[in-house]
Amino acid sequence: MRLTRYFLPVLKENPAEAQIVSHRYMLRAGMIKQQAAGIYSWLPLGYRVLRRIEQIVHEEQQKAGHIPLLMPTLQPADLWRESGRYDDYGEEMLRITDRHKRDMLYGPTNEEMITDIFRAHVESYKQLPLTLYHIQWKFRDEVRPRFGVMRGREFLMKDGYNFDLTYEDAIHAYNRHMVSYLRTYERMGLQAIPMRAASGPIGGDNTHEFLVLASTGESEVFYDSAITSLKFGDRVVDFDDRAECAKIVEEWTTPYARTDETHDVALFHEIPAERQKTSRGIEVGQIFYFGTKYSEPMGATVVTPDGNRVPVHMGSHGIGVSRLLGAIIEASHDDKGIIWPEGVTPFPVGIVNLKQGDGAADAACEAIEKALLAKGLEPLYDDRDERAGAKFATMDLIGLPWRITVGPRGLAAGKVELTSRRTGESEEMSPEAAVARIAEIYAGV
RNA sequence: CGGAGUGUAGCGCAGUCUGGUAGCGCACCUGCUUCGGGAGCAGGGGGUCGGAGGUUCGAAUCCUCUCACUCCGACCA
Repeated sequence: MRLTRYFLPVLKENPAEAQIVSHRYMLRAGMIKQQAAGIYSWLPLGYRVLRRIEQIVHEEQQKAGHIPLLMPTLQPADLWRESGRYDDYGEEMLRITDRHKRDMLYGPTNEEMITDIFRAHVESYKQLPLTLYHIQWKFRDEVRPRFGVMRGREFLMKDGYNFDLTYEDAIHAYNRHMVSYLRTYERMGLQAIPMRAASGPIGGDNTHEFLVLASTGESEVFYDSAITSLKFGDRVVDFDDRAECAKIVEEWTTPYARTDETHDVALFHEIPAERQKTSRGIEVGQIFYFGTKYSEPMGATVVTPDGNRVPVHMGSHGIGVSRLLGAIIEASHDDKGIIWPEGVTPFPVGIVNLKQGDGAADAACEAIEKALLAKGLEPLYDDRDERAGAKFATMDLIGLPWRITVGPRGLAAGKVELTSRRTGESEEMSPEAAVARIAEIYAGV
């Protein structure tokens, strides 16, 4: 992508309303524009990252055997009257009346609707287990939206729902979700720690929240520092293998890690003192097992092998997709701007032409762009007629993890410069070598 | 929902107390110079001052009402 043909409205100064670093950088990097309290337009750069994150979530869900579908944002109130939540949910639910005076709502979550789909089409235990999910916009009319996309009213969320015959099956679904979430966050360059949590209005007994440690987090968390050295890595998982999933879950849930809601001081102090850590955390996901809470009142039942009809065991599992952008930036930035992990970066690499209009520099940049595109990597080529400093500042702000700098001086010696955004370290090499290096880096992402 | 603030050009702000033709920096446009870490000079364009009503010869400025947004706290993916 040529920057002169792109739409990247970067700001030099900090917008007054943005208090935390992720919000500031998202506004300054031209990723989002606020339209109302807690409601944002996603500008091209932000949209690219959002789609990347969504993509990773989709891939990891489907690896775990979960099936995508798409439910609407608007839902009929009657479904929610069945579960009893229409009255329970309170002011956070945005209620709408259509022209026929029917009560509607903008979905804050989808347990009722997915249960309705299930009960309409599933009759037998033979159709189980089943896990359906979607990535869709939600609306929760927060009293006080803040921190940009971290606490918006409208937000993009992956929510998945498992339907199982027995408690044991449902617990395997729970474990499967935990494993898939661990992989998902790690691919995004995040360390999200599963912590025992309280269940809240969704209900249920078994629940973990995934928290990213960051000083701007809204939750206070307590953990054993041993958990932060756990890595999922590139291990291959058979998601149908119950013992394997359970073992991984055990690995991640044995070290103490809890939010303030479930914190147990006595247990916490059993950890060696030097490993007792307190921090703030950003909640980026949550998994629940809630049994028959919805299936029973809403009649989501299946016929068992012995001919009885029983309500299915369910759980729900959410990842805050739009919030993740904020969380990633909170966890990965410096005083110059964002530092995207390779997994979610909007562009894999930036090309900076130090002397736009110089025949050799222009030709070299174009050749590098073409070579990268041929490898399926789309660079952002800063072809503006700007000074070097301005181009560097823009690249640093928008946080592309790699930068290829091309100038007449280096070209005279057949060299360009490859710079890591994270370390700031540069290395001179031929254009071909730089392209090869970028391809190598992204081969494993 | 309790408390505190803010709305003036795309962004950051001054001007409001003490009413008198709406300003500054950045950004934008034109020209010249400059060119490896947000350049310099010269010229230029852009705002019915959140909205409505009122007071006044005259309102960004005073009064009333209203809308929006932000921050702190309590609540939440």
